[in-house]
Amino acid sequence: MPTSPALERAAILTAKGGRLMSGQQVSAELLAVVVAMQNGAPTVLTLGEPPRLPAGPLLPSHRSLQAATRAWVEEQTGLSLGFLEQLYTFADLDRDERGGRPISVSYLGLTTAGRPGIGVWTNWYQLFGWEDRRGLPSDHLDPLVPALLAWAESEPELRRQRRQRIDISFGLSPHPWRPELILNRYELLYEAALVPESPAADPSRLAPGGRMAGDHRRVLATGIARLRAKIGYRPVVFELMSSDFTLRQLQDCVEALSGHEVHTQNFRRMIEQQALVEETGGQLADTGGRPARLYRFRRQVLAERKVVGTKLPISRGR
Amino acid sequence: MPTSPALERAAILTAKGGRLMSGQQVSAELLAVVVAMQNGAPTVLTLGEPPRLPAGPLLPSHRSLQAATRAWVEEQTGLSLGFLEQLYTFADLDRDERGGRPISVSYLGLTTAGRPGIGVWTNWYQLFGWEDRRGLPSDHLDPLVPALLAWAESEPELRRQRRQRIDISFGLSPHPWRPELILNRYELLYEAALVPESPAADPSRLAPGGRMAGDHRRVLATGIARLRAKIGYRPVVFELMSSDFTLRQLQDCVEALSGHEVHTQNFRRMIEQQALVEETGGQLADTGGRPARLYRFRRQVLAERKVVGTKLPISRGR
DNA sequence: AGCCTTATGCTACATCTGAGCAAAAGACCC
DNA sequence: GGGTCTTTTGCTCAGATGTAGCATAAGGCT
Repeated sequence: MPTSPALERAAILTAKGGRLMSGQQVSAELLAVVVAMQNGAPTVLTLGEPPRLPAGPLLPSHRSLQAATRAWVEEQTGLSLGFLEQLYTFADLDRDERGGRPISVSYLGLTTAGRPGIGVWTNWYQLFGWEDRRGLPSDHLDPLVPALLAWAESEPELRRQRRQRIDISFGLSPHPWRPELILNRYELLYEAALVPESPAADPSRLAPGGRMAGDHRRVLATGIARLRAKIGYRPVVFELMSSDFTLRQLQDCVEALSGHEVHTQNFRRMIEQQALVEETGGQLADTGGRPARLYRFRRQVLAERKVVGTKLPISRGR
Repeated sequence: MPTSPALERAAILTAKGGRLMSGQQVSAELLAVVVAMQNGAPTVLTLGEPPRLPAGPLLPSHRSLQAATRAWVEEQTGLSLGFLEQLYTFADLDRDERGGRPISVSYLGLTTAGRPGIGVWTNWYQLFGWEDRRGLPSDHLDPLVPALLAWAESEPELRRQRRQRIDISFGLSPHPWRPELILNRYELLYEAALVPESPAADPSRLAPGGRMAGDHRRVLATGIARLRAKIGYRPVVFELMSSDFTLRQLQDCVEALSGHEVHTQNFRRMIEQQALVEETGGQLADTGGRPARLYRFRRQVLAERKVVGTKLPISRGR
């Protein structure tokens, strides 16, 4: 094992030559966060128990990382992914129990598909119980916050900094709750030993939500964070909707993903002025109230908005 | 080479078991986009000719990808990186001439350092000549646009779509020029064979800017795009400024990075109301006009704004 | 002193955003 | 059939934000 500085330097200098890479040979793996709506709930495709994200090796036949992910997700599960985007690459030394160092390139994929060939759709909020704030008052204080604050106070040196992170991430005092900070929240809970996968976890009081294999819950949090941020400025929600839908269904989807309610009238105004949808002419009657018009995503905007973006009002809660 | 579907499936099923990854063993490499300001120009650290980005192998002694990048950039060049963030992971089959498949994890690093131990600071705009719009009228049409439009027209099927991408990326007609779309612009130029590294490049008329080794120009474009987007909502400019500066110097830096001018008064208002800086009490007299007050970055905001963000008005040109 | 330059302060105006009121249109109940 | 419920849909309004221009301050220079 070349761990001495001298050897490390030698390897670097070799690298500088641009010819030979004398680095470690590692196995490259693809990790997929595949998201779909099932019965109005946002779900992620998982395998086994404890749940893990579907993963597969990079093979010589794969043209690219993206192609690799798409190919085997589709083959393995029979799902077709409408949207696929690289998330982050993980290769920390301690993330594998078996001593190897798999380098995992994670992807976020969206689909409208139903039953997968293998695996199950797992509700996000079974894994991140504190992330669903729908129906809660906007000044709702998460029960985890006291435990977090206690953790912050336990280290006088870091007190202010930790306090700051908690305030912002969990939307305390003047800060709003921001759905896309899910990864920050997870990391705080991890550091505060409030999730079971923390080294020093206290089983008596933990955040609501089941653990996953390895660091997969972190990877999933990364994916959810990206998706929550992205629905605000790219028309990706539609990758999760069936072809015809009412504006209420669309809104429900956005609310389910972001975990909080939005202002109905403003939501519709935004959708309309962005010209994201067009009427199909149909109506849906069983809404429990006035029948709703049916809409369809204007596929044409994909070409434009892939680059420039759109705005959905997912910011504040009611 | 296991290219048959059966073998591929076998490998996947093995992966599904969660035990053994029978994937390809690859070498993992780190690619660094190290940015600094030199004499008011935005520059990137490059080695050799044609220029390439500094790269180094992932070694067993490195705790994480980020640590690896930081460690060897600092050792190799003597530069200390104030900011370091993962960009993207590249592993396309055709990106290496030598047949191997290096998997390259790219990072964006910012520094205020001066002369590097090895390598040189290369001005961005020598590599992306069309990206500097300072001093040009806001309705300026890039001379590349006709060639791009011709390319768009050459394929009747794809005409509309290409036209759309060009319009948005290059800020034609109603669209504004958006600095952070540099990667989109580069990709269009690549597809239109207007950069020398394109397979079918026509040497007679090319976009202004030297080529780099391999796909490094694409990686650099990714880094610049990230940085240009990021200065708008995170206080990262200060990682490129020396400790004391005038507001004009700060504005010059932002303008150099984004490649276009901003409205001075609004810029200052934004800086002030965000409380990003504090006066040092000093003044700088050789401004050519009224002396300017000196400011210093309020380091405290880093703790807050790392999470929540700030706003700099880099949007429109004058 | 008068003119140059840059720095700095302030104001007008269009736009966006968040939030509420109210009418429309069906279901349901009596 | 009328009243009441629900959800859908249209509209208004105030505050925040973004864009752009005018005006003054404060130095150097001739």
